[in-house]
Amino acid sequence: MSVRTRIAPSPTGDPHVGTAYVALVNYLFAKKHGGQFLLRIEDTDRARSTPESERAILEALEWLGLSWDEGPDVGGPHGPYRQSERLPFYTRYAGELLAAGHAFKCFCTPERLEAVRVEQRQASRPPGYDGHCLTVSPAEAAALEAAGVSHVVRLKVPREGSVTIDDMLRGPIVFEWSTVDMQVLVKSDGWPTYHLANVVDDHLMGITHVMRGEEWISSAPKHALLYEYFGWPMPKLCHLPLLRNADKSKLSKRKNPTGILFYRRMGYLPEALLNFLALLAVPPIDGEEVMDLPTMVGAFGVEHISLGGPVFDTTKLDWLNGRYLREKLDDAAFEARVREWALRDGYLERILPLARSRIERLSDLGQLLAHFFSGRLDVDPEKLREGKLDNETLRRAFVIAGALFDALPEWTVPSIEASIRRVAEITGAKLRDVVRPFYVAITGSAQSVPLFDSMQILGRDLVRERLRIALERLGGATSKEQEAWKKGL
RNA sequence: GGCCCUAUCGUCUAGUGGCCUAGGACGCCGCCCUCUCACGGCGGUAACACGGGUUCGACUCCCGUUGGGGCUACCA
Repeated sequence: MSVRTRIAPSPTGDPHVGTAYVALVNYLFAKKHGGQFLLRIEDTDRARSTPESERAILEALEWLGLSWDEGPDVGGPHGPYRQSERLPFYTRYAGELLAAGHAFKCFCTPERLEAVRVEQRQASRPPGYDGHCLTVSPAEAAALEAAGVSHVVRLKVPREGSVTIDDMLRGPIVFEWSTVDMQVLVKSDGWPTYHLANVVDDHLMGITHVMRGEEWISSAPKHALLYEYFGWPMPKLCHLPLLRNADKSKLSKRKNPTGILFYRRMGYLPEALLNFLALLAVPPIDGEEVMDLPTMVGAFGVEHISLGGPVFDTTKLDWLNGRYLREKLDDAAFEARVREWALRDGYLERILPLARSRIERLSDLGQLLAHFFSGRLDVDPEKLREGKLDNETLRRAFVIAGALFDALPEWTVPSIEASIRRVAEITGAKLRDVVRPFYVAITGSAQSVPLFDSMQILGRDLVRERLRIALERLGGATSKEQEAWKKGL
């Protein structure tokens, strides 16, 4: 049977470099063994999934050059490849589980579940569902449903004994069943959770090797149980170490730019970023760290992946990117790349209208638009303080704005404007006074092209990064301050 | 708190019992090249978390401690 791997991102935000890393490993493994690599969109969270995010994910992976053999855009023999289009499968298999007595309907309220959790925690017992609805008879269940009481479907988990998970990198991992929760498989809205959808789809799509982030280790027993209940062969499992912040915590956008597209906006070449990620899984041949995709496929081996979570430190990426720029491109190719970077998707057409009324000579454009062609800005803290806000209010404003921006479902000019107006409200300052330091932080100057449009065009990631730098220049904010300032947002 | 994963220079790593007085790369420092700056060349700085075992011999195997991380949702 041929090797089949997949990357299964959830379209709930900006495509993450961690996704790129996991995708790369899955890609390399599949290609190394002459198999297929698929892309599946896991959008069973109907509230948070967005089409924009899905589009961005495809664009980001395409940009990196990781092409998939089957996926929502290219189709394939095991489609559809978008979970929101596969509901009948999940309903059917959940029904099978229910009929066989491997799952049960649960009518508990969130309040009751929360109370159980609190109690378990206090008693130092493993948290999890207490089995309350296990004893509900079919007749009772039918009555409750008829009365319109909403329910979920939970997985029945043995209360005794243990299970051994075999990880390709870590060997056997033993779990006591008593520590495994009776997970929800079908939510009250009728949609499956990750656990059910993932197992059903991996089986139906013929996935042979599941390579995913380390964060999934603790749910592996539930998945193993599902495969057993269904009588399906279990794919090989391989849990990859998580990319980390400098402080070793799981890579997060609060501490680091994490968006793949941010790195494109910053002017990294896709092959350099890919190469940088590959260094975590492919040993350099004869000490040469610059590798193209085919070379990576040849040299790749899961046994080369170090289990210690690597810090995503882009210093080396800078060096690698420099080498690609000066060694791998001739003058014509370099020029083409610059053009592509600077002018893609009608970039000029979007920014020129902002500048037109503000210039007298075309040569004024250079200064006025420089920040659209820059990455991080070296802002002068004195310029940030020139307005009417004191240092504390400034820092508060940046922190609050950052939190509001992160919470926006859509990155549009009106939503950005609303956020900034909100900051003015909260800090009790005039909008014009609040806006000024943002001009400095984002565009580098208090006299510039319109702020909200600039932010929208630059993208959320780069805006977050420039705000982060500005905040740092003002002395930063302790986590306590941040917590206090964000309270009640 | 509970369960699980993990531990070599600041960072990414090589190392699978003797080849290790631990190798490479990035960063940093110094020197050279040079109209500046880069690039490039040369050199330097710097690590096996700790404690027990196993063994003739442990960076490598086992146990413990400590540190780090993940999970602990009707999110994935």
